[in-house]
Order: sequence, then C-alpha cells, then structure tokens
Amino acid sequence: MLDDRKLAVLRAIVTDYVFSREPVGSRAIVERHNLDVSSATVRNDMAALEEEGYITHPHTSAGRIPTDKGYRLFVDRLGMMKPLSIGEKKAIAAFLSGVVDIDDIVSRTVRLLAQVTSQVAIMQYPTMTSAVVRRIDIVPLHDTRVLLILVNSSGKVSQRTIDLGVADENTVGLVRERLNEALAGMGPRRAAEMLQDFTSCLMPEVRGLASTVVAALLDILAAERSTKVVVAGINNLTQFSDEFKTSLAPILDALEEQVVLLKLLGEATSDVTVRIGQENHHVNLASASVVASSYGVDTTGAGLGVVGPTRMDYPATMASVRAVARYVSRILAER
Amino acid sequence: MLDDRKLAVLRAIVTDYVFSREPVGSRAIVERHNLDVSSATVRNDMAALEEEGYITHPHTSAGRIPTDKGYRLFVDRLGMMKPLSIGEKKAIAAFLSGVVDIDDIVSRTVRLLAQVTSQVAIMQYPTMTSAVVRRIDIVPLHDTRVLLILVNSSGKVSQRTIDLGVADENTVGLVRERLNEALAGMGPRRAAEMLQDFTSCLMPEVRGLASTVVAALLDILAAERSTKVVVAGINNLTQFSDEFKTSLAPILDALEEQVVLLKLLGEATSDVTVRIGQENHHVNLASASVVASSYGVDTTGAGLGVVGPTRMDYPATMASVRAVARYVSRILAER
DNA sequence: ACTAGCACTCCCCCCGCCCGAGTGCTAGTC
DNA sequence: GACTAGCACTCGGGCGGGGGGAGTGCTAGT
Repeated sequence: MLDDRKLAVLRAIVTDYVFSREPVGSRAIVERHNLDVSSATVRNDMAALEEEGYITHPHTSAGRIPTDKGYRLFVDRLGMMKPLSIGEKKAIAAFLSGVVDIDDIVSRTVRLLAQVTSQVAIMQYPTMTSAVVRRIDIVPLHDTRVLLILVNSSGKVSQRTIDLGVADENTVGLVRERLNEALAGMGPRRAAEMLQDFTSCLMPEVRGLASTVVAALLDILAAERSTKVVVAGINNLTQFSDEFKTSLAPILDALEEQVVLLKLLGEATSDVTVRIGQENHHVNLASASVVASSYGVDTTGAGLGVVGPTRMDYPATMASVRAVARYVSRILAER
Repeated sequence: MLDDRKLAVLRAIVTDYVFSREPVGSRAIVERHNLDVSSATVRNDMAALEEEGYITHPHTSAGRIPTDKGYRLFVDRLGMMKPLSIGEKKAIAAFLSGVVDIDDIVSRTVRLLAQVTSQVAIMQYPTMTSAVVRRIDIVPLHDTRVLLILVNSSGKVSQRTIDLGVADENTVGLVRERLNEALAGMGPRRAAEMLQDFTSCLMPEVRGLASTVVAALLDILAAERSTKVVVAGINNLTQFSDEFKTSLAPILDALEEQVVLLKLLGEATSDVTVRIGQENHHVNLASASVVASSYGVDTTGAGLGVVGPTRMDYPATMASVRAVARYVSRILAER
C-alpha cells in the first residue's frame, strides 16, 4: 500500500511544510528532493496518501499539508532524531551547572528547554516517590503559630503553618524528636502509615498537640504527590500565532490550568513520547503537539516537555527534550 | 484652560472608549452623556483637548481616543474608584481563606487578582525586610551533600544544597548550634554583618566547614532581597490582541523577564499607583498600563499588581488591586 | 509503470469604487 | 461672547470584479 517512494513523498511533505509553513506542491518536491521521478508521479502518490488520510488539501488548487495521522507516521517511522550541535550541548551543560537547590533546578531547566526548542516548555516538580524523609522540624513563628517543615532526601523542602494553641518549648521539642526518630529514612507511603498510630504511643498530655502536627504532616505527604508544574517561554507562542487556528487564546487557557498540564506530563515515559493534535484529547490543544519525557532517577519520577504547534520540527524537538531530560536526571542523581 | 465641560468631555471619551474600543465622535458623546450642548460645541472642546495633547485622531475623519496624557488626567482627577460589589468581596474573602503557607498565599492571590480584573496579574514574594531569622538547619542528604535551611519569622523557608566534604555529625551539629545562637531574632542586614566575623570565633578545626556554611548563608540572605515574581492570567491577554499594536509578542516577552517584572513592582507604594504607557519606560510596555500596590505589614514589603492595555477600566482595576492588597496584608498580619 | 501535456479550479492580490462617519469651518443666533 | 446649524471635505473600510499563478486531476502516449 505504502511503498518506499510514497513514504519518501510523505517525509518530503512534512519536512518542507515544517520548514516553509506553506502547503507543498508536487513540483517543489521533485525539485528539492531528488526523487528521480516526474511531478505527475508524485501527484499520483499524493492522491494515494490523501486517500489513506495522511495528507490533505486546504483547497482544490493548493499544495498538500500533513494531517495528524501523517505527522504520526512521520514520527513513528520516518523521523530520526537530529543529533544536537556541540553548541547546544555546551549551552545545556553550562546552563545547568551550579544549581543550588530543587527550585533552582526546575526553574532553570524549564527556561533552558524553552530556549533551545523555541517553544513553550513545561516541567513538573520532582516527586518524592523514591525519596525518604530526612528531617522534620517545628519552628515557632508568632504567638501560637509554628511552621512545620519536612525535608526529604532529594532536597525538597515542604512547609505548612499550623496553630498549636498554647504549647511549651519542651513538649514541642519532644514531639519533634519522636517524629524524627519514627519517620527518618522512610518513603512517603510508609511514613504516612506510621503516622496513623503515632499519637497513641505518646503520653496522654502531649497527644492533642501531636495529633495536630500529625494531621498537617499527612497533609504535606499527600500534597507531595500532586506536584506543581511550571511553565516557561510562553512568548515563543507568538511566532506561531497564525499556526493555531483562531489565535492563541485556547492554548493560553490550557496552559493556565495546572490540571491540564499535569495530565500532559502524566503519561510521559522514560523515552520521549509525542502526542499530536487530537491525541491530546483536549479541544484547546487540538492543533498542538506535546513532546514529553520523564526524568529523574526512577522512571516513576516527574515529567518535562514542550508544547508547540502540530507543525513542529519533531526530530529536533524530540532530541532536545531527551537531552535536557538526561542532563537533569544526571544532576539529580549526583546530589 | 480646561473648564468643567472640557473635563466632562474627556471623561466621556475615556469611559466610552474603554467600553466600546472604538474612537468616539462628538455626536455619540452628546447622545450618551447628557451635556446639554450641541455636537458642534463638543467638537470645539475636543479641538482644545487635542491641542493640549489629551486626545488624538487615528485619522482625519475618525472619532477621538485618549492619549497617555489623557488617561493620566483621567486617573488623577476624573476617575473615582468603583466600589467592589458584594459578590466580588465575598469571592476575594472565600478565595483567600484557608491558606496554608506563603507559597499558597502568593499563588492563590495572584490567580485571584487575575480573575477579578480579567487581566494579567503579577505578584512579588514577600520580602523579609521586617522578618527576623528564626531557625537555621543543616540536613544531610547524600554522602557529603547537605541541605542548608533558613526559616524566618514570616514563615518563609529558604534552602540551598552545599557540599561540605567529609564532616562528622558532631561538628555539623556544633556549627548549627552556634549559628542559631548567633543569628536568632536578627533581621537580614544584621545577620549578614554578624556572619562576617562568625568564623573567627570558632575553634580552628571547624573553621573550614563553617566558612562554607557561612558563604551559603550570606548567599541566601542576599537572594532574599531579589524576590521572585509570579504571573497569572496570561490567557486574559488574548482578548486584547488587537489592543496592543503589533500583537502580543512584546508584552509576552516583557512578562517572561523577572527583572522587568521586579522593576514594575519596585516603585509600588502603599496606595495604588498607576503607570500608563510610556511611563513604564519600557518599549515593550509602551501600550500597556500597570496598576500596582504594595502589600504587607510594613510598607517596604512586596508589591502586587495588574498589567493591561492602556485602554483599561482604571477605576475598577484600581479598586480591585487595592482590595486584594488589603486582604492579603490582613492575612499576613494574622499569622 | 511512468510521463508529458493540458484544461480547470480556486486562492490571493490588487484596484477602483462608493458609502458614511466624523471633522473643521463659517455664518448665524441668543 | 458663547453656542449652534449647516455644509464642504477627508479618509478609512467594505465590496466587487478581474487577472495572475500555483497546483491539481485527467488522459493519452511512451
């Protein structure tokens, strides 16, 4: 059905269209790619490709443009990743050197990714699935208010202010000691279990206070799972303003929604995945593609990726996403 | 020079133009506002207003639109703030109830502000000018890496990973103790001074380690001053796409730059301030206005505000910004 | 199976047109 | 002197109609 030449034609259409933003005609193809056949032959192949749904016409006498299905085939079978240039590699390494903490890693990475791909980058905070509790601290702020702090082994710090009512130094200190003894080195799930009957092992007089703290801790542990997503490079969207039909509004709306972003990154695997147009199952993103990858030490970690028009340079973008994901993983592993 | 009627005409032009997005002509004014004069008279007044630079023509035979100077006069003398509706007040109160920590306050507030104004909201993290150091902690992560944590009385937690080389528990514990003793209760400036000769008061054998920690702490204290700015509601920009000449690109570019945002909020005072068009001193923001206010307990605190087209409903926006700033201040004061 | 040639289709750009909103001015009125 | 009525003038924007051109689909020929 789809012989080699037809595939070559499809590849030519995709690459040329991505490059020029304009429907590509049969003559342009034989000229720019050396296919050694006439334009009429290419036209026949095009008719076949259109029949199969890989390309379309904007109107009768225009060139062809790929459909979502066409891009999909291209990504799956025709587009090998473009290796990054040395300059790009250097830029990545330089950009990510000298990070100081998790916040820093995330904010720098997402900006970097936006820059190298010239598109919108999104990145999820690392989850602590594999991280373990390192320290729990309780710091008095004002009057009866204290700040509860949880540090995990990946260097992430979570915090919550709580009101303990009247409480003396010593009692608070005691609870803190016990919590650290009980939870240190534990993963989030086991820590949460442990907390269930933590209070009952304490002296009655500190139980009230302890239960408040425990509740807050459980809250933190639960919140860890639903991680924040940060976005960068929205300004890059403007160059595609004609790309997304009916302007940028729907895309921007989608990007404002944490839930949507989480879903986009949710299915990222350790290898680069591409979701094209309709495959995003979101009306606002019907003319957008998402190139995503997970990163981190274990594959259940968090995700990062790029959002752009379906008419996107997939090979280059995929290569960039993969490279950045790997660099970040390495940096996370080193700490 | 500018009698009452001329001012009334200017007010009419501003309000009508903000409402309709279209140049407003002399006839429309006498019809929609009961001025009890003929359109010819209004035309004369318009000519005078134009002479003074408060309004212009897009072209010869079009209605008038306000200039930056015209908006300025309107804001200064003609636009009283619109009181918020009860619904809006309720929404604000509801939205901001039940916050758990600083991150939460900031992210909720900025989203709220974007929503009530239907524009882009920006907000600076509270600075700790008036806050004092509450706790310093050092938590081991992997191998030689540790996480340095600084908690201040406003509940803000700053962190940094550092590499201490080989170091035993006890030495680290000692340094931590000393640091807490030395710095607890101090403002950031005094703390920084104190750190200058902190190392020399220690036993020689811990000095190497201590100096690493001190350097990192100074770094954190310095970083506190340049606070992060968060943005929300960028999607609201799309409704103004025709507003900003040459599309949204420059605005989006400006919004991506932390430095620019900081500058916009930098001069915010405790009362609402408005910067109109050129007054922003930034090419990309020449057709944008910024309505900002500071918030927090002391007036040197941080800022929040709204970015929109110069053609903006100033009275309503100013009222919203002020209301939100006050609510946030109150919440911050309560903790 | 491929190609050359040709008729056909539409989009897009350009041009000229007219319409109408709005102005500026001048002469007239209270 | 301040306001108004009236009128000529200006200019943007919408409308319609060609012409050019890129590209297709088809058919007949190699």
